[in-house]
Amino acid sequence: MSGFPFVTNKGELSLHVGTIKILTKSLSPLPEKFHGITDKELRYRQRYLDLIMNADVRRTFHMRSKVISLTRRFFEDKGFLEVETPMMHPIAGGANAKPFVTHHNALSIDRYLRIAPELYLKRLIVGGFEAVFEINRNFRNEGMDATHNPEFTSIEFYWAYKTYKDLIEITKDYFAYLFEHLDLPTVLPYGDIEVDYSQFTEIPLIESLTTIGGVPADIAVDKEKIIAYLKAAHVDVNVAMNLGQLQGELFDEYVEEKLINPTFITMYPVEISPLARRNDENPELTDRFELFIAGREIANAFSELNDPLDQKERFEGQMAAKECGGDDEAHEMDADFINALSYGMAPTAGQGIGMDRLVMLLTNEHSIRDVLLFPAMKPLPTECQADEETEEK
RNA sequence: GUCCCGUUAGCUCAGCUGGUAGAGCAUCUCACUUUUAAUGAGGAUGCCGAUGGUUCGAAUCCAUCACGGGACACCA
Repeated sequence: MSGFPFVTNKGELSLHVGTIKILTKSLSPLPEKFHGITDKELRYRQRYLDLIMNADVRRTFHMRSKVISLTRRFFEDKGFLEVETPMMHPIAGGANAKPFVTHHNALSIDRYLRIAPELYLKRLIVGGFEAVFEINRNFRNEGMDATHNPEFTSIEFYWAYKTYKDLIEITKDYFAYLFEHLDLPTVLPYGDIEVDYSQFTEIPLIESLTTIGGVPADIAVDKEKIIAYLKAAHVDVNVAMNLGQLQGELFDEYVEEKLINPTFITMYPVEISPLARRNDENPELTDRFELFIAGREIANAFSELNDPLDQKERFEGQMAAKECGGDDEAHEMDADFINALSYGMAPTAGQGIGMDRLVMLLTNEHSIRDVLLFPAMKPLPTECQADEETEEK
């Protein structure tokens, strides 16, 4: 609109409007200004309204954008090359998870939405790119809750001629870099707790079972004793599990939630680390760590298994688990990946970080839906669908 | 998948032990022109989530379903 300013009889500076132009139709009224919208379902389904009404929601997504941008810059500055690998895979590999299935009509074959980019990124290491990363979506056909959305964003990066120990260092650097550029204090609240991001500690998994989890040392390394221990505590336990899997159970049950300040849990059993390199001194363990913050896993990293024969055996072990143990989320055999390794993959360390969960920590949000602009929601029934249903009945 | 809770006007909510729907804000009209959510007066607004049942009568009671939230389970 345009016009000229004037002062009213009561002294109020005003604009005398000469012309006015409507820019757009606005048919629906906005929610009330004072209370805004608080109904979570409405906020998620109509995020546009949520963004109009709630400044703190806008702040959260600005923060998310900055985190992604800084992450990209951090790795580029270290010489990493950003790449894009397929989202539709012929074999769902690189993680233990149920995939979404889709169909390619022209080729007449099923495809899986990727559950992880890992095996493709490692092929690129074979191809001679010595430091690569990808920030993108993964899809997992599993339950949804406060920390799981069917599609989520992760960064995975692979670094040739490095080990998991180098990854611990770069992870610390990465957090320091984020905190510096986001201008955050090193101690951040997360709900009722406080997390000190200047205190990164490191502890081997089996040691954590006793020192943090309070599991007696003799029990933590004995399959039968763990089963008895878990049963005594009324924890459901699958007796078909091997020692490594049972140790993983103990960790989930007694240790994970107690890891508040950033903690690298290292030396995972080989049975639960099908893609990680064995430790030189103890081949039952792997050169791997997971980073836990506020009782939650934030990152998973390891020196990569680059022995094609060992990798093939591990895949075969996974397939056996799939058929015998009922582990329907075990890895599938990826023959081309084995083939790639057979040409020689440099010793490499690789890591994945869940970006959504990281943003949750930095913004003190407790639901992954609050850091996703459009979280997955069941569609509301439409009139057409309602008709179809009544016809079926 | 299981359990608990929720679903009433555009938004935020009230509606006790069943008697047939309310407030504030928003919207509209008029007045005012003193703004920073909140001037005054007046008006309109609801398939009370859906379906079925109990009842003379259901927003209220019961059942089933849908969607959402939380917890657990599963899972990174």
